[in-house]
Amino acid sequence: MSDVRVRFAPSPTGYLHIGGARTALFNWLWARKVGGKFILRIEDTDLARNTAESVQAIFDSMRWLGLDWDEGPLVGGPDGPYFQTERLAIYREHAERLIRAGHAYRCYCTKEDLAAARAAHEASGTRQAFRYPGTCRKRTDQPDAPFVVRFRAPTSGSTGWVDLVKGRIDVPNDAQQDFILLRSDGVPLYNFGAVVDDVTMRINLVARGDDHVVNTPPQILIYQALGDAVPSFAHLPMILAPNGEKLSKRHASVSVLEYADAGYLPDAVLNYLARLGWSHGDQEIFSRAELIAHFDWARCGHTPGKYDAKKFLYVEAEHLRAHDDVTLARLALPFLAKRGLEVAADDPRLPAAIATVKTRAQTLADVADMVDFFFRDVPELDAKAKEKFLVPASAPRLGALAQVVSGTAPFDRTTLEAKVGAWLAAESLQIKDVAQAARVALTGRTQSPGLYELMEVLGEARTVARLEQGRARSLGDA
RNA sequence: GGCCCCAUCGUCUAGUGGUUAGGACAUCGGCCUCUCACGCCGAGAACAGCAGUUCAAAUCUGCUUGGGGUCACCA
Repeated sequence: MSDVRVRFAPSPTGYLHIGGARTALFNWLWARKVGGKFILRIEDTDLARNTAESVQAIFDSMRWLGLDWDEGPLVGGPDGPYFQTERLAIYREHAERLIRAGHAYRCYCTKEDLAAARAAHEASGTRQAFRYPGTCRKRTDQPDAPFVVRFRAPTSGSTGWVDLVKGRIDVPNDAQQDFILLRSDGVPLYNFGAVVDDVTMRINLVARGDDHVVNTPPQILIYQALGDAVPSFAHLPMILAPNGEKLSKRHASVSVLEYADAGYLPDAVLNYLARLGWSHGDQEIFSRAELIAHFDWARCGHTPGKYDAKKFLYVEAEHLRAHDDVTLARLALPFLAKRGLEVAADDPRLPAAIATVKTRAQTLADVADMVDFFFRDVPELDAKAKEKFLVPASAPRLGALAQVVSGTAPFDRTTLEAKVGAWLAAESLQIKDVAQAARVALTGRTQSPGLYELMEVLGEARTVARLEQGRARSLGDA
């Protein structure tokens, strides 16, 4: 056990994407490694973009990935509520405290005032960024008008911290402005809401994406004004699209749930995400337990990583093959069902069929596609395959093969291979001469597992029937 | 543009002053082979540039260049 408290605080404005998932993962790994607590908090203060479906997508994604949270929505905890919109009174109270202490003030400037100031600033042709001019900074009256609460930011000195992954970072305070803490409707802006929540939820390590390093100085200023301990920070490099742009839907599947639908294994997703920006020597494939055992902030890279679909698929395939056939059968069931194949959960042919395609499939969706023909009464016949291999010349050989194979006992791959081998020798034929026609007859396709394992899993009755049917089709029947 | 961060094969990375700069994915050959995969063997492929420190620099320093982030009553 340790007193480490980390959190993942997504905004429900879309689906949980892989960048967010990686942030969640690293926090979770650290909590699990050191025996700390992993807290989930929903930052839903953007009333306009926030949706209930997104909240659900976050829960579903986290659960699918197996990133369980110790405190947060659904599970509760001592520092709730865990939705920011349910914590408005807490923010207001903290804002009042800052005003009383002189660290913040009410600002009555309207959006129009600000827009005009901004326009004037830009018209002046300066290269400096626009900053709030401080109109209400020294104001003493309290008009009966809407106001926002602004932070009284220092104008000299600098604010810095030792980032757990990036090292020492210092930012001059004159880069700050009197940023807004509370909007006129009482809803906090990101920096204030996050800090108040992190303080009240006793978060002592904040790990998030690199895009938040600019938020860190103002947040530290708030911690100090509040008189609370500043937590440790860890900023993780971003995940970029292959072309170096910010990763978006245009470049790849970015939603975690899309990977679930595509038949990826959650552990594979975690493995790929972890290795993008973190390393442990030369090791590429990690189980969940290994990730937890080896994860360390110091081993995180400093360079933004580009998303690589091929490597992702490779990692996925490695994880798929690491599972035993029975487990894979259970996992593949929903994908079989999606293809209209009703296979009983305990059908012994399923693990056997899966064993034959394990080295050929990468995802569970592949598995379902590849074992499809085992479970259909009549395999779907590929038109090109039929045209090329189920030709009249194949008919006698398919017929003969059906007879040769018929009655083989035990009906297993080694016995079948021996028996067929003897027949081929007697006929002065080579397996090449019959293999493709037989494959098409048995599976409907030109690519499949080996013939004998196919026959074994199919069983004698189906094997013979399909070979006979192939013979008939070769002659142009049916 | 201001501020901040970053820089090793195409990509993810190992490397913390002395290495033939290693691994993985991808790519290209070859082997295996009833197809497709798997597997195995092999090849090409990188320290952004320029100064400096040092006996010695991918490793330390500076500059340049390039890339990224961010500049809201979004998060």
